[in-house]
Amino acid sequence: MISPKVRFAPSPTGELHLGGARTALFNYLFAKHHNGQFFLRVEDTDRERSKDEFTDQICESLKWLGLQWDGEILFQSNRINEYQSAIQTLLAGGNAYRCFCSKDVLEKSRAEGMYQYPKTCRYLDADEISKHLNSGESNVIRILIPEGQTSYHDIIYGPVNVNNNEIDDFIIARSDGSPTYNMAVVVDDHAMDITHVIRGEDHISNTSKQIQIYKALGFDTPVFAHLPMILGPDKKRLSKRHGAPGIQQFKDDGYLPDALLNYLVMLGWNPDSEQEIFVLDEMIAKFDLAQVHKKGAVYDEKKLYWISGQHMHRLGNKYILEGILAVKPSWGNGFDLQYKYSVIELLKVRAKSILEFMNQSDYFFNDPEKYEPKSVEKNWSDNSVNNFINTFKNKIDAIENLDVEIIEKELRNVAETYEISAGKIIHPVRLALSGIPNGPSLFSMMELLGKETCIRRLNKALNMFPKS
RNA sequence: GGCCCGUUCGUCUAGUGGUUAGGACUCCAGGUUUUCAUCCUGGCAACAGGAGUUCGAUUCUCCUACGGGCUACCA
Repeated sequence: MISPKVRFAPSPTGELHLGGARTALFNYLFAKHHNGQFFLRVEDTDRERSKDEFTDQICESLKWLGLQWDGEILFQSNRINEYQSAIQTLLAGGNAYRCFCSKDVLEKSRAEGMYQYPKTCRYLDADEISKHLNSGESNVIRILIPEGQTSYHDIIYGPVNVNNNEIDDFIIARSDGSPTYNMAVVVDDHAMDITHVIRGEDHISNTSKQIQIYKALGFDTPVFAHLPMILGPDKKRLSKRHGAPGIQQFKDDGYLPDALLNYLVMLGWNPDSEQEIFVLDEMIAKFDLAQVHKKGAVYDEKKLYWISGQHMHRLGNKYILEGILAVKPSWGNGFDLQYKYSVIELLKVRAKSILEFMNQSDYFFNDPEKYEPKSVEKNWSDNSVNNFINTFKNKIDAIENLDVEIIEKELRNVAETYEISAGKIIHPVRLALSGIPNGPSLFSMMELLGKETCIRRLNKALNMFPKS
């Protein structure tokens, strides 16, 4: 395939959501897989609803996901002249006509079951048109759909044939002269030299309309591919109604971009293998539109969560650190890089999101302020604990170079001396060092924290517990 | 109303004219572990329904049902 050009074309009337991200991803993967280009176009012809803040938000989300677009962003609002001229061409060529029917009348006939425009103005002669025009009546411009069939081959849907009488003489220019969606899309996709239009299934009926415009304008049509919808638990198209968060929320919730992308790519696409965990580069290498099916897929946060954990477990510490710093730049301030990597190494197997990670890592950087009450009660309820903890502390204190083996050996020795199980010591020590009852191997933890910190925290706990 | 699409465990999916219909998530039960998590083992759980073609249909055809998308001077 000669390097394709694709585009993601959101309208800035809301933040980027899962469906949009998935469409962007599939476009991106297709482009990169074939060494093509991925463009971003902002469809802001609806001036009422479009907001700059949404444009910013969408761009930021795409960047966070790692779906960097090529070249400059194209804004439709800057291209009014191009649309005007195309509309004039259609009008002049007899492929479009002015319509003076009022909105009210049309809405009424629709309510009565006339779903299509009755073509009232299609056959107005020149005199009638100028009469309407002279009286200052507002008008829209509609395309004139000829008899016949509209056919194309969809990469995902296969051959699509639509009888032209199913296609309305739809409006291409509003009464204020501005182009409607279908009009602007065709002009831009042609101008941008887009080779493949990859978008949601909700656009499938727009495609036959747009092909009519391509034909009327004498343009070659791109190849189309329509992606299945992402569904909510009720099988309806996923939306805010389902409480589906925007992409920004996934970032705030501590998901890694690759994990989210990985989840998204598995919705409707199968990699032709049992592999389920992919990083972006692997997705690019393996992605194939032909392996996308038509069935909508229900969004399942549990699986996303699992995939997130898988990424967390197997990703390099460097990558995870970047993810953490993206959410909380101050994480681990004052500690050296190697120390931070060690913390990540110890914690990554038990965290499924960056957020959980940060929630569990504080004690590596700060002495605990609080001790979980339940754990205190269970593991440090009486004075006898102080005895052997103190003994253990002194043993540790006497050792020159602490490492995992020697810490474990000493602890088990103390347990033996007192004729208690190792757990009786491990749990209160863990509590003293971290304030919480769970976490990585105590011995590894101690080695990383270092002797000084361990002793300090043990002393603090020895003074505090048991609570009388 | 019309046009289009879909239907395999609860969810994401594999699969074949003859299979014990496979995997993953979830859930449950064990095991490993100082704890939590991980990890390992096992378990529950599906071909929407009806006709037809066929020696044989989950697989091919048709119909029905159900679900979805579109049907704006929104995109």
